[in-house]
Amino acid sequence: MEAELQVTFRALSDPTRRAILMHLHQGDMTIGEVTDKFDITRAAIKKHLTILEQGNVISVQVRGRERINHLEPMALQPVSQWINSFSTFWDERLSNLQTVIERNEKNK
Amino acid sequence: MEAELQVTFRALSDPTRRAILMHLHQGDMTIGEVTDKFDITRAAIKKHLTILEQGNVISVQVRGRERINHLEPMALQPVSQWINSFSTFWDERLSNLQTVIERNEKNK
DNA sequence: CCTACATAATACCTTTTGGTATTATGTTTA
DNA sequence: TAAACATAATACCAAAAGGTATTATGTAGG
Repeated sequence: MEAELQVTFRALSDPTRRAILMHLHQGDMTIGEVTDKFDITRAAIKKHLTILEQGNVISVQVRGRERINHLEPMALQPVSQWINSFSTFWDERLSNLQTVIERNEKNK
Repeated sequence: MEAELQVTFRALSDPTRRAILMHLHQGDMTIGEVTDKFDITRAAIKKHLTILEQGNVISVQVRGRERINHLEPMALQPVSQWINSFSTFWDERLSNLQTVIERNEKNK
Protein backbone atom coordinates (compact mmCIF):
# COMPACT_ATOMS: atom_id res chain seq x y z
CA MET A 1 0.00 0.00 0.00
CA GLU A 2 2.74 2.41 0.96
CA ALA A 3 4.73 1.08 -1.99
CA GLU A 4 1.91 1.87 -4.38
CA LEU A 5 1.54 5.32 -2.87
CA GLN A 6 5.24 5.96 -3.29
CA VAL A 7 5.47 5.14 -7.00
CA THR A 8 2.48 7.36 -7.67
CA PHE A 9 3.82 10.24 -5.61
CA ARG A 10 7.16 9.89 -7.33
CA ALA A 11 5.47 10.02 -10.72
CA LEU A 12 3.67 13.23 -9.80
CA SER A 13 6.58 14.98 -8.12
CA ASP A 14 8.13 16.40 -11.30
CA PRO A 15 6.69 19.43 -13.15
CA THR A 16 7.50 18.01 -16.60
CA ARG A 17 5.69 14.79 -15.77
CA ARG A 18 2.65 16.68 -14.50
CA ALA A 19 2.66 18.69 -17.74
CA ILE A 20 2.79 15.46 -19.74
CA LEU A 21 -0.27 14.21 -17.85
CA MET A 22 -2.10 17.42 -18.69
CA HIS A 23 -1.34 16.91 -22.37
CA LEU A 24 -2.47 13.28 -22.24
CA HIS A 25 -5.67 14.55 -20.70
CA GLN A 26 -6.47 15.89 -24.17
CA GLY A 27 -6.01 12.45 -25.72
CA ASP A 28 -3.60 9.57 -26.29
CA MET A 29 -0.20 10.36 -27.78
CA THR A 30 2.91 8.59 -29.08
CA ILE A 31 6.32 9.39 -27.60
CA GLY A 32 7.09 11.57 -30.59
CA GLU A 33 3.87 13.55 -30.20
CA VAL A 34 4.58 14.15 -26.52
CA THR A 35 8.12 15.23 -27.37
CA ASP A 36 6.81 17.86 -29.79
CA LYS A 37 5.11 19.62 -26.88
CA PHE A 38 8.40 20.16 -25.06
CA ASP A 39 11.92 21.45 -25.68
CA ILE A 40 13.78 18.42 -24.37
CA THR A 41 15.01 15.32 -26.17
CA ARG A 42 12.91 12.28 -26.94
CA ALA A 43 15.08 10.12 -24.68
CA ALA A 44 14.42 12.41 -21.73
CA ILE A 45 10.67 12.32 -22.44
CA LYS A 46 10.87 8.54 -22.66
CA LYS A 47 12.44 8.39 -19.19
CA HIS A 48 9.61 10.48 -17.78
CA LEU A 49 7.03 8.27 -19.48
CA THR A 50 8.66 5.20 -17.97
CA ILE A 51 8.37 6.67 -14.48
CA LEU A 52 4.75 7.63 -15.16
CA GLU A 53 4.09 4.08 -16.29
CA GLN A 54 5.76 2.64 -13.17
CA GLY A 55 3.41 4.84 -11.16
CA ASN A 56 0.47 3.35 -13.08
CA VAL A 57 -0.58 6.86 -13.96
CA ILE A 58 -0.40 6.04 -17.65
CA SER A 59 -0.73 2.82 -19.61
CA VAL A 60 1.13 2.05 -22.83
CA GLN A 61 -0.22 0.19 -25.83
CA VAL A 62 2.30 -0.90 -28.44
CA ARG A 63 0.84 -0.55 -31.93
CA GLY A 64 3.17 -1.49 -34.74
CA ARG A 65 6.33 0.52 -34.25
CA GLU A 66 4.62 3.10 -32.05
CA ARG A 67 3.86 3.28 -28.35
CA ILE A 68 0.55 4.91 -27.52
CA ASN A 69 0.51 6.57 -24.11
CA HIS A 70 -2.84 6.69 -22.35
CA LEU A 71 -3.80 8.53 -19.16
CA GLU A 72 -5.08 6.40 -16.25
CA PRO A 73 -6.68 8.93 -13.92
CA MET A 74 -7.93 6.32 -11.46
CA ALA A 75 -4.35 5.76 -10.34
CA LEU A 76 -4.56 9.13 -8.62
CA GLN A 77 -7.16 7.85 -6.21
CA PRO A 78 -4.75 6.50 -3.54
CA VAL A 79 -2.99 9.85 -3.45
CA SER A 80 -6.28 11.66 -3.16
CA GLN A 81 -7.33 9.37 -0.36
CA TRP A 82 -4.08 9.86 1.48
CA ILE A 83 -4.55 13.61 1.35
CA ASN A 84 -8.12 13.35 2.53
CA SER A 85 -7.06 11.31 5.53
CA PHE A 86 -6.17 14.61 7.17
CA SER A 87 -9.60 15.15 8.59
CA THR A 88 -9.52 18.89 9.26
CA PHE A 89 -9.01 19.41 5.60
CA TRP A 90 -11.55 16.76 4.74
CA ASP A 91 -14.33 18.40 6.74
CA GLU A 92 -13.68 21.66 4.97
CA ARG A 93 -13.80 20.02 1.56
CA LEU A 94 -16.89 18.08 2.35
CA SER A 95 -18.91 21.24 2.89
CA ASN A 96 -17.56 22.74 -0.32
CA LEU A 97 -18.59 19.65 -2.23
CA GLN A 98 -22.01 19.75 -0.67
CA THR A 99 -22.48 23.05 -2.46
CA VAL A 100 -21.18 21.71 -5.74
CA ILE A 101 -23.46 18.70 -5.63
CA GLU A 102 -26.50 20.77 -4.75
CA ARG A 103 -25.78 23.00 -7.71
CA ASN A 104 -25.52 19.94 -9.94
CA GLU A 105 -28.86 18.65 -8.71
CA LYS A 106 -30.56 21.89 -9.72
CA ASN A 107 -29.21 21.67 -13.25
CA LYS A 108 -30.69 18.26 -13.88
CA MET B 1 0.80 28.73 -8.84
CA GLU B 2 2.91 26.00 -10.41
CA ALA B 3 5.69 27.03 -8.06
CA GLU B 4 3.44 26.58 -5.04
CA LEU B 5 2.28 23.20 -6.35
CA GLN B 6 5.86 22.11 -6.83
CA VAL B 7 7.07 22.83 -3.29
CA THR B 8 4.07 21.00 -1.90
CA PHE B 9 4.49 17.99 -4.18
CA ARG B 10 8.16 17.90 -3.32
CA ALA B 11 7.35 17.92 0.39
CA LEU B 12 4.97 14.98 -0.03
CA SER B 13 7.14 12.91 -2.35
CA ASP B 14 9.21 11.24 0.38
CA PRO B 15 7.92 8.40 2.59
CA THR B 16 9.71 9.64 5.71
CA ARG B 17 8.16 13.07 5.30
CA ARG B 18 4.69 11.60 4.85
CA ALA B 19 5.24 9.54 8.00
CA ILE B 20 6.25 12.71 9.86
CA LEU B 21 3.01 14.37 8.77
CA MET B 22 1.03 11.41 10.08
CA HIS B 23 2.74 11.78 13.45
CA LEU B 24 2.09 15.51 13.54
CA HIS B 25 -1.53 14.71 12.84
CA GLN B 26 -1.63 13.44 16.44
CA GLY B 27 -0.34 16.72 17.78
CA ASP B 28 2.47 19.29 17.69
CA MET B 29 6.01 18.04 18.31
CA THR B 30 9.55 19.36 18.78
CA ILE B 31 12.36 18.15 16.54
CA GLY B 32 13.56 15.83 19.26
CA GLU B 33 10.12 14.29 19.71
CA VAL B 34 9.81 13.67 15.98
CA THR B 35 13.29 12.12 15.94
CA ASP B 36 12.30 9.65 18.67
CA LYS B 37 9.71 8.18 16.28
CA PHE B 38 12.36 7.24 13.72
CA ASP B 39 15.72 5.49 13.44
CA ILE B 40 17.58 8.27 11.67
CA THR B 41 19.60 11.15 13.06
CA ARG B 42 18.16 14.41 14.28
CA ALA B 43 20.00 16.30 11.55
CA ALA B 44 18.29 14.21 8.89
CA ILE B 45 14.89 14.78 10.52
CA LYS B 46 15.62 18.49 10.64
CA LYS B 47 16.30 18.53 6.90
CA HIS B 48 12.98 16.83 6.21
CA LEU B 49 11.18 19.29 8.48
CA THR B 50 12.78 22.17 6.58
CA ILE B 51 11.46 20.81 3.28
CA LEU B 52 8.03 20.30 4.83
CA GLU B 53 8.13 23.88 6.06
CA GLN B 54 9.14 25.15 2.59
CA GLY B 55 6.12 23.31 1.22
CA ASN B 56 3.96 25.13 3.79
CA VAL B 57 2.71 21.77 4.94
CA ILE B 58 3.89 22.52 8.48
CA SER B 59 4.48 25.72 10.40
CA VAL B 60 7.12 26.19 13.07
CA GLN B 61 6.80 28.16 16.27
CA VAL B 62 10.00 28.89 18.18
CA ARG B 63 9.42 28.66 21.94
CA GLY B 64 12.49 29.20 24.05
CA ARG B 65 15.14 26.85 22.78
CA GLU B 66 12.62 24.55 21.15
CA ARG B 67 10.95 24.51 17.75
CA ILE B 68 7.34 23.35 17.81
CA ASN B 69 6.28 21.77 14.50
CA HIS B 70 2.61 22.11 13.61
CA LEU B 71 0.67 20.48 10.79
CA GLU B 72 -0.99 22.79 8.26
CA PRO B 73 -3.44 20.53 6.41
CA MET B 74 -4.90 23.32 4.29
CA ALA B 75 -1.65 23.42 2.32
CA LEU B 76 -2.70 20.13 0.75
CA GLN B 77 -5.61 21.82 -0.99
CA PRO B 78 -3.75 22.88 -4.19
CA VAL B 79 -2.52 19.32 -4.64
CA SER B 80 -5.99 17.95 -4.12
CA GLN B 81 -7.38 20.41 -6.62
CA TRP B 82 -4.75 19.52 -9.18
CA ILE B 83 -5.66 15.85 -8.87
CA ASN B 84 -9.33 16.58 -9.15
CA SER B 85 -8.77 18.51 -12.36
CA PHE B 86 -8.72 15.14 -14.10
CA SER B 87 -12.42 15.04 -14.68
CA THR B 88 -12.99 11.33 -15.19
CA PHE B 89 -11.67 10.75 -11.75
CA TRP B 90 -13.57 13.72 -10.41
CA ASP B 91 -16.93 12.47 -11.61
CA GLU B 92 -16.29 9.14 -9.97
CA ARG B 93 -15.36 10.76 -6.68
CA LEU B 94 -18.28 13.09 -6.76
CA SER B 95 -20.77 10.23 -6.74
CA ASN B 96 -18.88 8.52 -3.90
CA LEU B 97 -19.05 11.70 -1.88
CA GLN B 98 -22.71 12.07 -2.62
CA THR B 99 -23.18 8.82 -0.72
CA VAL B 100 -20.98 9.95 2.15
CA ILE B 101 -22.84 13.21 2.50
CA GLU B 102 -26.25 11.56 2.40
CA ARG B 103 -25.14 9.22 5.15
CA ASN B 104 -23.99 12.19 7.21
CA GLU B 105 -27.33 13.89 6.76
CA LYS B 106 -29.16 10.88 8.17
CA ASN B 107 -26.98 10.90 11.31
CA LYS B 108 -27.84 14.46 12.20
C1' DC C 1 27.61 32.48 35.80
C1' DC C 2 28.30 28.11 34.03
C1' DT C 3 26.90 23.72 32.73
C1' DA C 4 23.85 20.81 30.25
C1' DC C 5 21.15 20.28 26.55
C1' DA C 6 18.36 21.26 22.23
C1' DT C 7 18.80 23.08 17.97
C1' DA C 8 21.73 25.17 14.02
C1' DA C 9 25.28 25.08 10.72
C1' DT C 10 28.83 23.15 8.06
C1' DA C 11 31.33 19.80 5.60
C1' DC C 12 31.30 15.72 3.36
C1' DC C 13 29.77 11.24 1.15
C1' DT C 14 26.69 8.24 -1.66
C1' DT C 15 22.77 7.53 -4.42
C1' DT C 16 19.29 9.12 -7.40
C1' DT C 17 17.61 12.07 -10.86
C1' DG C 18 17.24 14.56 -15.11
C1' DG C 19 19.37 15.12 -18.97
C1' DT C 20 22.29 14.38 -23.61
C1' DA C 21 24.60 11.63 -27.06
C1' DT C 22 25.18 7.63 -29.48
C1' DT C 23 24.27 3.20 -31.17
C1' DA C 24 21.00 -0.67 -31.91
C1' DT C 25 16.66 -2.65 -33.12
C1' DG C 26 12.47 -3.31 -35.32
C1' DT C 27 8.65 -1.92 -38.56
C1' DT C 28 6.83 0.28 -42.50
C1' DT C 29 6.59 1.17 -47.17
C1' DA C 30 8.34 2.27 -51.68
C1' DT D 1 14.45 -6.24 -49.89
C1' DA D 2 16.33 -1.87 -48.83
C1' DA D 3 15.76 2.67 -46.96
C1' DA D 4 13.62 5.55 -43.82
C1' DC D 5 11.88 6.25 -39.60
C1' DA D 6 10.23 5.54 -34.66
C1' DT D 7 11.41 3.65 -30.54
C1' DA D 8 14.90 1.07 -27.35
C1' DA D 9 19.07 0.62 -25.01
C1' DT D 10 23.34 1.96 -23.31
C1' DA D 11 26.81 4.89 -21.57
C1' DC D 12 27.82 8.91 -19.57
C1' DC D 13 27.59 13.59 -17.07
C1' DA D 14 26.07 17.19 -13.75
C1' DA D 15 23.25 18.46 -10.17
C1' DA D 16 20.32 17.55 -6.37
C1' DA D 17 18.79 14.71 -2.54
C1' DG D 18 19.26 11.98 1.58
C1' DG D 19 22.09 10.88 4.91
C1' DT D 20 26.08 11.07 8.76
C1' DA D 21 29.49 13.33 11.55
C1' DT D 22 31.17 17.17 13.68
C1' DT D 23 31.33 21.66 15.48
C1' DA D 24 28.93 25.96 16.93
C1' DT D 25 25.38 28.53 19.22
C1' DG D 26 21.92 29.89 22.27
C1' DT D 27 18.81 29.06 26.18
C1' DA D 28 17.27 27.02 30.70
C1' DG D 29 18.14 26.10 35.36
C1' DG D 30 20.89 25.05 39.33
